[in-house]
Amino acid sequence: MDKEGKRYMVTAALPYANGPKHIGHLAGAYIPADVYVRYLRLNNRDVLFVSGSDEHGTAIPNQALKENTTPQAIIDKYDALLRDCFEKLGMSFDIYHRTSEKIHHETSQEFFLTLYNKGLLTEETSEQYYDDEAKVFLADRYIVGTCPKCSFAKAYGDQCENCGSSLSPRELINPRSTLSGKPPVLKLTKHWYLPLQNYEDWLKQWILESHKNDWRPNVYGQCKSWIDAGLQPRAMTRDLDWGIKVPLPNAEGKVLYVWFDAPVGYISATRAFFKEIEKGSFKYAKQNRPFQHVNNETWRKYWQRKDTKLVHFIGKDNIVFHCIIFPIMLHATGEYIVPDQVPANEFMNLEGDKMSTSRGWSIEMHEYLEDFPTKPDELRYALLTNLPETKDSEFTWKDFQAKNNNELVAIFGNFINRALVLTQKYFDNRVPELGVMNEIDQRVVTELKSFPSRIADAIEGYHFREAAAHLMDLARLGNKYLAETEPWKLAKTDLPRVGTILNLALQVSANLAIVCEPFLPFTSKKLKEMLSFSQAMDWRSTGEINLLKAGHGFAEPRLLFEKIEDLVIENQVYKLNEKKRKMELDAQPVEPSKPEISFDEFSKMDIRVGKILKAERVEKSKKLLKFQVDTGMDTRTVLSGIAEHFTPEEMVGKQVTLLVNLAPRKIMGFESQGMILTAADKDGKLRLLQPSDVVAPGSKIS
RNA sequence: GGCGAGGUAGCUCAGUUGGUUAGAGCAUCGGAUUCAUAACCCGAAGGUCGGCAGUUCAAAUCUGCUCCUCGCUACCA
Repeated sequence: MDKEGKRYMVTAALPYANGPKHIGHLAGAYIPADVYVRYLRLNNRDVLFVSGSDEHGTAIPNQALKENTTPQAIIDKYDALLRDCFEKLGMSFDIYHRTSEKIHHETSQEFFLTLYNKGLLTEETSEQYYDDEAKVFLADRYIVGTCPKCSFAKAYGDQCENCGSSLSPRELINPRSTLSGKPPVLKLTKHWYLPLQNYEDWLKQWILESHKNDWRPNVYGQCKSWIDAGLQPRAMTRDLDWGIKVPLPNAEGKVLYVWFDAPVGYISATRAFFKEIEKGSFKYAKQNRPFQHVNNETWRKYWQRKDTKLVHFIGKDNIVFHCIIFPIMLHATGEYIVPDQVPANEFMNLEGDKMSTSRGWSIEMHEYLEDFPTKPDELRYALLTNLPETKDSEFTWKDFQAKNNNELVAIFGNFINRALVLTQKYFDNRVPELGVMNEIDQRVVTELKSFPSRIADAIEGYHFREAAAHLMDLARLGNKYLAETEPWKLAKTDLPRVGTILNLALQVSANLAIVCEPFLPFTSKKLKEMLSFSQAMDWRSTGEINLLKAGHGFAEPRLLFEKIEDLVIENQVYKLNEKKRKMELDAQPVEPSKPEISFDEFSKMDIRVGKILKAERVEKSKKLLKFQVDTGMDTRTVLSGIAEHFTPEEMVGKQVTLLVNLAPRKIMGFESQGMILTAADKDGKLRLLQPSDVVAPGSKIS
């Protein structure tokens, strides 16, 4: 059950440093985490907020190859980019660390050894491909060969990019190492496994029973699905030269699995934080609040004391690691606490389609910041009010504009501006005296009082969207109050009454300045400056009407937000579409041709035109269609994985190109006697190859 | 196909343990107002809560079946 923690350990997913991260990542983990933490700090709770760049794993060397540079250069580049974006967006990490740091290597190795020394890891030896020349074991991605399914010559060991099949390296025909170009040899290799299945009972108790009611349905459901399916041993090491060395003898060339070391990164970051605090030298840490009596054991309080509440903010793609694997690792040591909450968000779509950096359909954090350098809060707000908390949500530029113009500008900014301009006009920028309050005033005071706890309840229940909505309602309350009392009308006749009204309006403004801090930290700062807030106000001072003393003077009013014009939005939509178009053209260069073959080899293939007589879906298959094809010679059954591109109805009667002498193969219970040829376009869509005019079935192609 | 999550107003989304006329914001329409970035404020209209059946005095909420979307997974000759 959710507990009121004595201290809070809050983590936001470590972003993988192989590229930029988009606003979907922000919405998924970072923004809610930051709101939560800022709120806790305002309440003077003992909270630590960590994240950092995840810099290991095969994808880093891969990206290095792609960019024609070194893995180190890749992580330096993207760490710097991510770090900078988070800073500019106001992510108030106590520390944003890096998993390439020494202390992380040590922590991960210690963690591994703890499990190892307790005999909790099993060793298993299996055959893996090895490059004799480069003297390394090859990750799946580093092996290319001919796809056993579509005969594509440059299929990778994990996947064929031509037909999309997921493969294992052993299935490849004529496998070659991408490092040396030589065929790899099979070699025995040993790895250490964490037997997840041993913890099933514990998981059932911990998640399925004790978190049945307080974890989100999506999180709980995913976990249940994994647990019910039965857990298996999972290798915690890899043969790779990029990563954290396995701290055992005879483990050369072996590193910790990136999903082993990444979550441990939260712990390393915590250690690094207190180390820097202790030394007083800050490389990654920021001192957001004072810490006393720090020593090299302090971090343990945040990870090993039962009265610490551990909360992981992540996207739904990370659920299994944060709810199953990492907790098992923590639990198995017998030393660590496990998460109390994992408020995973779903995905945020963009303008009707799934966000994807690789497909170019995304708004990367740095792209937004380049175009809107003065508007971090505007993005925070637009994302906050549309977080995918219970289901996938959607970001559109039009909605972003509406949230900005109709809410931040028209309600929040406008109310502040009204209160300040009126005060400027009638009271020379000084807070007027609060006189006798009437019924309307009393009602506003009562309402105002209710807001902080409403917002707090929403935040503590991880309903950040609702919390943001309450915030805006507080500004609405202010607008409504001014509309009801109409101080501009009373100015000529009853200035003291105007003073009372504006005093209250200013108190509401001051409350907004504090209460909006978790959501809109830059706005909060600006507003506090405008109101000349001297002392630091915390959450407990909110809900009151004594935040500003009568006579307190403040600066010239400025506008908090500005409208965003249609043209700006149209440009963004245009830019987005252009980026996608460009990516599609760039991303998929035409495949280089396969090795030369002789005429004889070619003539072995018997390719003919056939006519589809019957077409139907294959039961229980999403991709397969089953055809009866007239080949001129006979009528035969052919199966083809094209159901996502063609309907059976439209296929009937069509002429198709058919490889007729391909060895028959049984698929989903039917024997397929041939292969229908298609052309895969850049967008992945398949097209049929057809003669330009109708020809007799069985016509040979040569 | 298996598993998981969703399908609630034109749009984006809330709806706690089943309980009076199903909510919010935006968009639309009408009114009021001019202190304010033509903003604010008030009001109206708008939904047979994906469909069917069942449990119940009572179902958006529970059960079964079914359709659709998304994610993981299998199938891709």
